Amino acid sequence: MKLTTRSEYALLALVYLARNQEEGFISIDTIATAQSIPPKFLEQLMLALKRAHFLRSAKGQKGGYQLAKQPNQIPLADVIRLFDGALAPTESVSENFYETTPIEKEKKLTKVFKDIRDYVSNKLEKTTIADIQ
Amino acid sequence: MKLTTRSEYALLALVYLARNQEEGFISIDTIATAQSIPPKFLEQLMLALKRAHFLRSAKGQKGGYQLAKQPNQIPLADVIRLFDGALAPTESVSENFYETTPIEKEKKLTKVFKDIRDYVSNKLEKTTIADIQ
DNA sequence: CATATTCCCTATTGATTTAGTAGGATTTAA
DNA sequence: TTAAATCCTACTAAATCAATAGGGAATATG
Repeated sequence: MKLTTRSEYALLALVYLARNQEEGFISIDTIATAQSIPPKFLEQLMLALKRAHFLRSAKGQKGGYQLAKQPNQIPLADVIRLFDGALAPTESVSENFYETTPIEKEKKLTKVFKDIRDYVSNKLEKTTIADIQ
Repeated sequence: MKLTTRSEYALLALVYLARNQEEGFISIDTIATAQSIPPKFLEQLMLALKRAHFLRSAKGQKGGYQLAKQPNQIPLADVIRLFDGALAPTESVSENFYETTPIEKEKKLTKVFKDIRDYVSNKLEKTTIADIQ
């Protein structure tokens, strides 16, 4: 797994919304300014987060976004998978994004990378937005 | 860290050389055929491995490559860093390839990724070519 | 009702990275 | 002398990444 800026920005936006849950809907521009994210770039990420049911939105004046789940119901793993794909270091050892890769037939080698996959996956599944809030 | 095919091929080549240490120098074409690697692509990788002192070479007929270190002196970490850079999931938590990234100011978040970096780094430092031979 | 504000959605772009290919130069064993 | 091998750099096609652009649709407010 390699974090892209997409994932990083998405996590920053979610943390911001979690910290300001009582504020109702919050606009992209507000989040973008607070977290130093290019607004039109953030817009794409928010849309993806909404389609994945992490967020709710409202249009028009007083509109914006808010969390659709409690922060402790949003594991980092889900957010990162949405933007960056596999948590595993190579796709031949990924459960969710399996593809064949050159090392596949080397069993001792794949074992090493599966161990890494398991640690990363477990860590990011059990850490939620609430934990980093 | 995301493994590229470069790293994967390099590891396959090193494992092959480790398994055939008594053979003397082995040519790129032999390795490429045995491990299903495009030969001219492998050539670049071998050159990089040689420059990084993992391999020795001999030119001309009967030439080729051999390990310049014992397999147990070649940690996977070194090979992967050579081709793919940081082992950490994002460079703001990397010790060897530090760069600033968006999440940097969120301490709880960076802690999570440092834990991952530590696990991956430790795992790949202590696993050597001898272990996967 | 008009308008400003906000989300919705897709296309485009420029830079970088990735995965190779090409080909000539050099060395050496037979 | 020649065939086999490494050495070295340039090139390329495709994909990915990080944004930017701009028009459409909904809605609160005056």
